[in-house]
Amino acid sequence: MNALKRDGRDGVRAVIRLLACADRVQKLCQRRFREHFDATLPRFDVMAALAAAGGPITMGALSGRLLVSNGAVTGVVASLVEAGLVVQREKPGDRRTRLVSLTPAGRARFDAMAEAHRDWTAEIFDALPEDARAQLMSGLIRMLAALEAADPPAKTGEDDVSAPAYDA
Amino acid sequence: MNALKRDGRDGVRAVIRLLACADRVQKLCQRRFREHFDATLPRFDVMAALAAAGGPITMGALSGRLLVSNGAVTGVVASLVEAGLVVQREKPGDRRTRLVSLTPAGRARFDAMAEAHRDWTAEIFDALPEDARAQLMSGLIRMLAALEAADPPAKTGEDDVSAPAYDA
DNA sequence: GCTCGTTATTTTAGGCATGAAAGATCGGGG
DNA sequence: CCCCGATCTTTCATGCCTAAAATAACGAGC
Repeated sequence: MNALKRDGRDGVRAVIRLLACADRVQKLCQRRFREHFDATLPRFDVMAALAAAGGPITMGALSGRLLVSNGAVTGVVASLVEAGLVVQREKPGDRRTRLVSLTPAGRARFDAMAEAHRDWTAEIFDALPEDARAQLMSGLIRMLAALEAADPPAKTGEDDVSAPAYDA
Repeated sequence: MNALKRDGRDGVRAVIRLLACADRVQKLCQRRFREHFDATLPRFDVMAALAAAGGPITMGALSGRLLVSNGAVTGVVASLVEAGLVVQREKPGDRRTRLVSLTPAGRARFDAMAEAHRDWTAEIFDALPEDARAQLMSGLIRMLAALEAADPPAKTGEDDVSAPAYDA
């Protein structure tokens, strides 16, 4: 209706910047995790979800919290088990499900990685002036809300986390 | 120094929201590209880079513009060639390099996809109030600048694009 | 005109993503 | 009691990503 916004270029530009930003941050963390901990981002995400869960959870709950497919989790958990950072045990009374949790070593490793992660993100975020931080947070929150409205996520059977696991 | 921000949690939270936002947008576009065009996002990105280039460019320039590795482009281009959307020909005088460009069919396909992409992003972006749009753009631009400062990208030999390809 | 260092590309090995299909187990209705 | 649909997990096929090794071709210098 408004002659000044007859095409969607602003939207495209915003999305491109958003994706570029996210890509940069992700690559930065990925590289540093590899350098400092010989670990990958997906593995960190799994450990974060387990740490946030507080106790053993099923594979399904894990993939639900991470918003990735069920099959994707199998391999990552397997590698963490092999590294001794995670254990899988059967749930008594239901042999379909396997309960996953961090080992003490996994917990310690996660704590170290999370601290480093905080430092890295703070390094970027603190470089922004105060008003930019507020703008960004506010804008992102509103955009997430718009996304929820435009494209409601799959039904979340029991516990709608919607906060991607690692927030502590 | 300030007692109120002694830890980096705000940074972590901002990054989590940023990644969540980007992930949602990306998954939305990915799904719709598959549904409407039977295409993937990487293939669209390649076509966008070729369209933006205006003429034939080398594989190296292509991977540079897309900010992905050289090897990643090989397979995507191969599939586009097989689909008749892209052609590769040798550069006369230098048989190391292969010049890549859109076919007329590829150009037409890209135009259709780009229009749909504009619509989809506008659908999200226009749902935001005016001030949120401005906040977001401003915040993202400043964050990109902070990222450049904290983690300068690899040396860009000749043409520093830094605007991820598709902006037209 | 052959050799050597540089440059452009593809190939390879390894990781993670999805979606669909297969395997295993549970629980309830004949 | 047994079978059958529902549920949880893994497996498989496919795709894209990276980093590093292999391949191919250029161009300068002797």
